[in-house]
Amino acid sequence: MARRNEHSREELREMALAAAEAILEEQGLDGLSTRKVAARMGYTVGTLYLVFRNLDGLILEVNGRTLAALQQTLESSLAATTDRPLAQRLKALARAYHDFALCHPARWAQLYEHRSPDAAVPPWLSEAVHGLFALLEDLLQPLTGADPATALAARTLWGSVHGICVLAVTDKLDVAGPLEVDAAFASLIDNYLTGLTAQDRGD
Amino acid sequence: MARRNEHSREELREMALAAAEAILEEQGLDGLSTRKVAARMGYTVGTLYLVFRNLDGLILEVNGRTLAALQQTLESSLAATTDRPLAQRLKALARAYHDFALCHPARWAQLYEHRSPDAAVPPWLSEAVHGLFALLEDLLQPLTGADPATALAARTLWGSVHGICVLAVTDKLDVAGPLEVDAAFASLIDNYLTGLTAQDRGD
DNA sequence: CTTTATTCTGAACAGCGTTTAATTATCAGG
DNA sequence: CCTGATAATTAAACGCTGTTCAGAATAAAG
Repeated sequence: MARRNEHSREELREMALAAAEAILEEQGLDGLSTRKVAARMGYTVGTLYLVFRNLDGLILEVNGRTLAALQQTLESSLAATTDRPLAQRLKALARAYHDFALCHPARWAQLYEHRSPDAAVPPWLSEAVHGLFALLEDLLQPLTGADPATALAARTLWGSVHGICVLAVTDKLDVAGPLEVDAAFASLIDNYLTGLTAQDRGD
Repeated sequence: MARRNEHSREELREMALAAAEAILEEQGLDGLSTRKVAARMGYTVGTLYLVFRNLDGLILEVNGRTLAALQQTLESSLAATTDRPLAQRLKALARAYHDFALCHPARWAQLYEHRSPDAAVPPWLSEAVHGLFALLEDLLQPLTGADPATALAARTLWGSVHGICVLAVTDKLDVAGPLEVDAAFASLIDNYLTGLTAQDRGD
């Protein structure tokens, strides 16, 4: 039973990625397995290995798509807050990031918890991450001026927002609901920005 | 072949935890397995299940010990920086946290990536986390005053430092070495403290 | 010495990622 | 239309995983 060309390689790839994403959403990180992905697309495990090098290859591509979705979410958050003050835009961005994590917990976790056994992260994935940082750098540029200062501020803020999200999502902050997370975001962004502008003027 | 009482329950528990920690250090997160733990302590898998409910029970206890070790590390960092300015003490604390993550990557990752299938985190683990927060709250108390403000600042700072560590350790910050991580810590702490004190005086 | 209680093993089960020989469906040439 | 080659797909296998449990082996008690 070998149905030749019933689906092209590209179609198989798309079906596999869609299946993996669905399984992640429905059954979480540990629910994902090659056999389940194959079964969901109506094929056998072996077929998966014609399209992907192995499970890690599949996960890497899933992560690429998750990053793209995240970027879109953040971009539309930015688009919805044009000509608002910087602090408000940053808070909206942080909220959007947190919302994404809450809406797609497994896909978001996969982004950070996946250990690539080949150590080397593919370049297109690094570029996707870079694209996210660029969003933040463009926002901070007017305040920080010099390039290395912008990069530092972007990385610091991104890491900080991410950390608050991680602890909140995994319930390690003794945080009850999203309200307190927003308070942490506000505390972080308001105080950090105050520091940045003060440093800009004085010192 | 059943060697009765060659080791007490408590001894078995200790042997298992030590074995698990050694395996984590040597072979990373994915290297940990019940059979390996059992083999390392000279027993069979079945015996493990006389001492722990299951693998998750074992991991929870490992995490408890990791938290205790982390607390000790942070406390000695604090002890080494008494009567230094607050900013310096916070930076030293962040560095100590980061160093711990670098020294024990698997045990540290286990702390955050372990998903308890029983959802409910045991209370003694929550208390251990609370103990860590207390360290930070004691430091910030003089600056923030009111209790809820202290709690908010502690959570915000802790999450932020943690996030920078996560991204740095997993190489998602485009960070080369520990030097740039320290720069991010400094940027975060200096600016955040500036904001806190400004808010204290003015507004 | 026999009985009872307890400790520990070893085999089993279902599922995992991955590889590969064998099977099947399609296409090309005669 | 039939045959042979080619490519797609499967099914089975391997060694690993967490977990359970009947039974074997020992120590203690009567």
